[in-house]
Amino acid sequence: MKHIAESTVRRLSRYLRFLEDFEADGHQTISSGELAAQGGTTSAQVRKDLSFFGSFGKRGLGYSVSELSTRIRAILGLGRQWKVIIVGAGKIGAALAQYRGFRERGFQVVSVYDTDPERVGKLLDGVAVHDQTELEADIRALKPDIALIAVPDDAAQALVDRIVQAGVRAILNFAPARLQVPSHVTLRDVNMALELEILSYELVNRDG
Amino acid sequence: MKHIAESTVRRLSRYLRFLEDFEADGHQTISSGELAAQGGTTSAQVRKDLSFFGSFGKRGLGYSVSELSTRIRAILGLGRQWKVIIVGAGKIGAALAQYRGFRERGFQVVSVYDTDPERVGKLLDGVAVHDQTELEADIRALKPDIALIAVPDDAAQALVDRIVQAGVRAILNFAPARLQVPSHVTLRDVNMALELEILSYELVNRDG
DNA sequence: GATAATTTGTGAAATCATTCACAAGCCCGG
DNA sequence: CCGGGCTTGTGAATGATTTCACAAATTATC
Repeated sequence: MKHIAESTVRRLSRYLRFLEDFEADGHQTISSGELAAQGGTTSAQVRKDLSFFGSFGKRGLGYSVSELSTRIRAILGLGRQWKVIIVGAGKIGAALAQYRGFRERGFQVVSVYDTDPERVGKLLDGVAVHDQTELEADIRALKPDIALIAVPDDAAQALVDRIVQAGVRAILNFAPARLQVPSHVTLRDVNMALELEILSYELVNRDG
Repeated sequence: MKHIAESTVRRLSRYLRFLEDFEADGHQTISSGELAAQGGTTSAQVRKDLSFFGSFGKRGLGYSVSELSTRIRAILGLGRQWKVIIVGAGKIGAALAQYRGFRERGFQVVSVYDTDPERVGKLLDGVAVHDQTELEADIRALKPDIALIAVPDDAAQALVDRIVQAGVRAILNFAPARLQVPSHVTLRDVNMALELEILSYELVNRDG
């Protein structure tokens, strides 16, 4: 298939969230315009986004809410449970381990790792913190799909190398470091200080 | 000035981080190619990004590391301290309040708010959690520049309305809700479940 | 001081993403 | 079963961003 822009995938995820609410409200169908109003975009954009994956609507009527939800869920790969490990049980790692939004969307935190003996053995929302030396054995046994990195930035690359070596193919990195991964591994960064810097730029450069 | 793409601002922030490391290592000058290699982009992209703001380099030589740092810091508005409040002292809010990366980059957390009496009065890294009823008075007194929203999604819009009304002009939202703000306010979203969904998409649709 | 080796700054070209605009399809009322 | 009213799906047009490619400027070398 032709390459799909990240912005398109991002919007699909937003459409899905709204479709679920809309379905819970008992609605049967929805038009691209209604979906657009919610997603902060245009009806043409909604239709174009969906058109990359097929044609799911009925002319004159719109989209079946339940069918479209199902289709988008399939496109995003959300028809299943994904197993997630979290490396680093500091403030950020612990908050992520206990974040409700993940489980609700099918991401199950199966294990957490740290090096600090104070933290190892603790439970975070029912999931035990393990010693980082157990990473490789656990990855081979549990076969997690995704690893979240929440360690200090100078420790991040070495850990990512171990995790990739052990077979994880998707990483979400919260450390403010530029990590290298082989091309078969997908890496995404969440950098909160950088988001604040963009706000800073906007505050200084907007209007006057 | 012509509108600058967000992707450009994002890259400038990355260049700056590397320039600071590079300066600490004692280097005097740097070429667009060296900067590009680190930032995961191309030398032409680096030069184009900088060209929107002026011409800071010397042909044949490159850029003065310290001058370029200073220039980018000025462009991003990082020559000063920004005051930040955090609304919501749950897991995410508390982790953000204690996150080192913010202060290091000039973002000072001046106050945290919650409704839960269990949390009000506690100290998070030296900053007290206040009752949410004090928001308006505090904003008028402290004049924070940026608000971080870390409350449940069904509480987020009402709080943002109050914060905007009280005069805050930049918001970083961690709640998985689509918030409305007037056009003079800048809003950015950080949605961690959405980042995982993009990884999910990649895992399902990459190669085979 | 002339020449070779670099590296910037920037129009032009290419690529990528969004918006437009409209034919085609579908529902509904009569 | 026909015509009016909607709404989709999609090429074409526009707009935005990235990459190319090269003249101009500077340093290093002999």
